[in-house]
Amino acid sequence: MKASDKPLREQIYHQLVEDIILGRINAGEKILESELARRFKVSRTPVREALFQLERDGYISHRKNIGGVVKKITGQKVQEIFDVVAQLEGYAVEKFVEIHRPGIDVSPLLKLEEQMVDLAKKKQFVEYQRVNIEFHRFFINRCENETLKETVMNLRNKVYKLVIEGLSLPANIHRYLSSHRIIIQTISSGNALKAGSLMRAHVYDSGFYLLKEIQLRDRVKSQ
Amino acid sequence: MKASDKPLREQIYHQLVEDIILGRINAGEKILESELARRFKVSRTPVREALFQLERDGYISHRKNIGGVVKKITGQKVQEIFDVVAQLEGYAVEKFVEIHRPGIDVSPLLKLEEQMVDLAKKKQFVEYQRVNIEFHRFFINRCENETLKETVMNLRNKVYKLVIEGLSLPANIHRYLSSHRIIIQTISSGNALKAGSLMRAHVYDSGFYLLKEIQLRDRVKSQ
DNA sequence: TCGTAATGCATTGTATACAATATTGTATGT
DNA sequence: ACATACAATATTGTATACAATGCATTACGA
Repeated sequence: MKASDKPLREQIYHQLVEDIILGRINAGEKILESELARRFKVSRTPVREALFQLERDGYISHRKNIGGVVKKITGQKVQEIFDVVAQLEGYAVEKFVEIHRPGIDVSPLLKLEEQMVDLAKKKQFVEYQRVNIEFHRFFINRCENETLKETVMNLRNKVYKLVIEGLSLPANIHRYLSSHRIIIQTISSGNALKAGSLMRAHVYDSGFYLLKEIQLRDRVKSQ
Repeated sequence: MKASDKPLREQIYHQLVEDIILGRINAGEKILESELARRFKVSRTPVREALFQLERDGYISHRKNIGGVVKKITGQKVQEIFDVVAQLEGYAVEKFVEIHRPGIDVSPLLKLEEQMVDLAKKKQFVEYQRVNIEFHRFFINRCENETLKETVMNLRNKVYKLVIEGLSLPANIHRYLSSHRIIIQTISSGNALKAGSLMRAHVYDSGFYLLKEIQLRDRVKSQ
């Protein structure tokens, strides 16, 4: 954890964000400064500084003289996030089409779609989701609004683990694939508003079914 | 700066955020840990911790062994923020109408509108903007999406000072007031989608003219 | 005079020491 | 057995000391 010009707190911050987003540190797990300091072989100071940023990001909460925990995301929160992301990704598609038409080259999108169809057939859901996320990032990366991009990324990171688990995929994957196809077609036709609406509906839809699956799983688990 | 159960870093953080948002600390101004430590009569430790959060929020940037500066917001950034806020406030209005209809009580909105008309007449632009911000907060506070609320508030805070200065008001205030009236009417009629669209257009519009005035002012100043 | 190296200073980065406090366990009285 | 007070412990909060480093200034040589 030495041998870099970046401050330790940044290295630790990025490591911890990754650990939490990918679920290597589970929600509800306790977080102690001294423990992390031992793990990273540094003093508590840079660890604390990293933890405060995680708290500001909403990944952990922590109380005086007690310690911190990785926040567990609630169903309510998942719904809220997908609602907001749906609006913003819809808008991103709208802007993307407006900026790049006429003659939008949708071949990169078709390529991603092809991969997803393939992975869906093979039931490789984790890999499918990775490509799916790439599909969604395509627009926020190309709508020329860095603020929008950051906002969406921060929100999506909070549900990243849930999405990758792909709970809602088996039952809905064909509908998702069909949505993608129609979105690509509409983009290709240059109809910005319609493409945006379709993306809004698609993201909202996927959030809705993910939430249903989470609630189902949690109900089963608590029995 | 003592005599509170909250940690010093939080008190300092909130104080500094306020100072920056309200423009008591100006963009471009240098920020030194030791200087702030003296000002707050504490050690550098809690000051540093507050500063890192400000950096994560995008209010300051800071480089090793040199110090930090309050970030100057660019025209590009202003545009990006208003684009995103327009989408989200539009959506908030949509949700608000859906949640509360039929029989939405728009009397609080009418009251705010009345105040704005009055303040516009008296050319009390700062006070006008305070009420205007209250008008806009009305919806994000009542659309039952805390994530959306936080997202919008964080973005709006970054342009707060510019908005309060009300640069674009004299030339556009009557159009703004008229937009408000129409939005309230549409909300009252229960047409969620239309009300949302109107709000999107209104926020976008106000951002557009604010940006124009900023660019005008900056061009004059640099001559 | 000009360019370059050396040196000092200002500032942040990190470690450590100590203070404050919430929780937990323990003892004590009834 | 139970409640309450007290003590021990674990943990974060804050201050301080020291290290590392970028920048400016100065000294020096050609």
